[in-house]
Amino acid sequence: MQLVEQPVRSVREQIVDTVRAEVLAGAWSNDEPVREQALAKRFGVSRGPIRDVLQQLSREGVLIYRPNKGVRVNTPPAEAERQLLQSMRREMEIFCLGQCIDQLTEADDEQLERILAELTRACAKGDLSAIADCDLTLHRTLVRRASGELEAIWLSITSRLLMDYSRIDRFVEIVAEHEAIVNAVKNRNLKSAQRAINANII
Amino acid sequence: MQLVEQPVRSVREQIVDTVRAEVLAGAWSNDEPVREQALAKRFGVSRGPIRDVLQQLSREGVLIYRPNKGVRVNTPPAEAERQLLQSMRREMEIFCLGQCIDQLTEADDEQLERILAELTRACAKGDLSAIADCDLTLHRTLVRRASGELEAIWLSITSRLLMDYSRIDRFVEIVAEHEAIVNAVKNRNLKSAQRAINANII
DNA sequence: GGATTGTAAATTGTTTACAATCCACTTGAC
DNA sequence: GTCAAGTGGATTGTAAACAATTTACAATCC
Repeated sequence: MQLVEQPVRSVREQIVDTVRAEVLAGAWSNDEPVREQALAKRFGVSRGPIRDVLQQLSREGVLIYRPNKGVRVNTPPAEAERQLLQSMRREMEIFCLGQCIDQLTEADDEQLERILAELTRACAKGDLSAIADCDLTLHRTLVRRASGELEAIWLSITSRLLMDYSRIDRFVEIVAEHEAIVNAVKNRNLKSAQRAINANII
Repeated sequence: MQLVEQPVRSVREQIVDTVRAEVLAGAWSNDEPVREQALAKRFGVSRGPIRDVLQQLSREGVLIYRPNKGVRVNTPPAEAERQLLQSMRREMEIFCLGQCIDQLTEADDEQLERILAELTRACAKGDLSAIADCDLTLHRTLVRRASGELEAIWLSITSRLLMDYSRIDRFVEIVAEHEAIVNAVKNRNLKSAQRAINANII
């Protein structure tokens, strides 16, 4: 299933999204390093593209890189830092909503609905990796509609905030919160949508 | 034997900083694409490391990447976006000052002095590339002292803001503003330093 | 026994070669 | 003359070989 419509989604980007979702879902230990060769074999490519992927995820804060020693799963930020990042994430998403809400098409609405449906399914199954991916993708879609430039910055902030995603067990609330966002967006109700976003970013 | 832990700047990082400073100073046209082979030859390495550099600078927003077409120099952000980025940059630097100012050592002070001296020299000569590099490095040093995690985010924000650095011609003010910052930091005067930062980020 | 040095395997970093794609130009039909 | 398809060169994307570095472990010394 392809939640984010994109003209040509390169192999590398697909691998990036897959790995990110798995790491955020807590599927990877941070005790042992990530091996390039193993990933290359798993995704059926050579080490070149894998190195690109690891570099990107390192700059996003999902992984952490040390010269000649490869990468490991990063640790969640300290409390003070987390609060700053959260404040910045709010600021960005509120801004992006205001920028994009009047330019959204029905196709966008349908896409948001699809992501929401997939999120609901993932929550019902307790599939942490899929939940992480859907949650991120839903917000990301709105941010991207406002500005492709801001998307990269937003991603590097939000990835760090979700580092301890694995502990999440409020499946019902997650679905409800995102339903509120999607509904407000579909109604083109900016104030309501911004309130819903604010309630979701905690 | 390495008494003082000194971050080993890899070849790639040096190339990244060099290229970024040149682009921010307006030394590269955005009409013609950046060729990997040419850069590889110039820096005496193969295309592999160069591709890493270009990927990183693309994620920072200095360059812009299009599949199978290489990279070009990015354009400055639109006004609304610029204001958001500026607000976020302020928020981050104010925060980082508060985090790091009481942990700074005399060695840090000396380093700030060195950067300031180099900035003064660059302004006297009108060397835009060096000015861009020094300006960025001075702020970056303080941010890094607070948090290596935040450094990457801060860089991707600030690089975009400085994309039209080449228009800057207020050399005297630049030096004065950064002198104020360094002096306040040396005196460990947080309020004064934050004021100086605020005055510098315009 | 504990620390240190030497060595081999594993892993990352870089280069080189090759495949896929793009772009400007030519060619030719209408 | 204009436009379309074809073609060759240039450029990016990927793979595989090679070099440099790290790591684990055995051998040696005190």
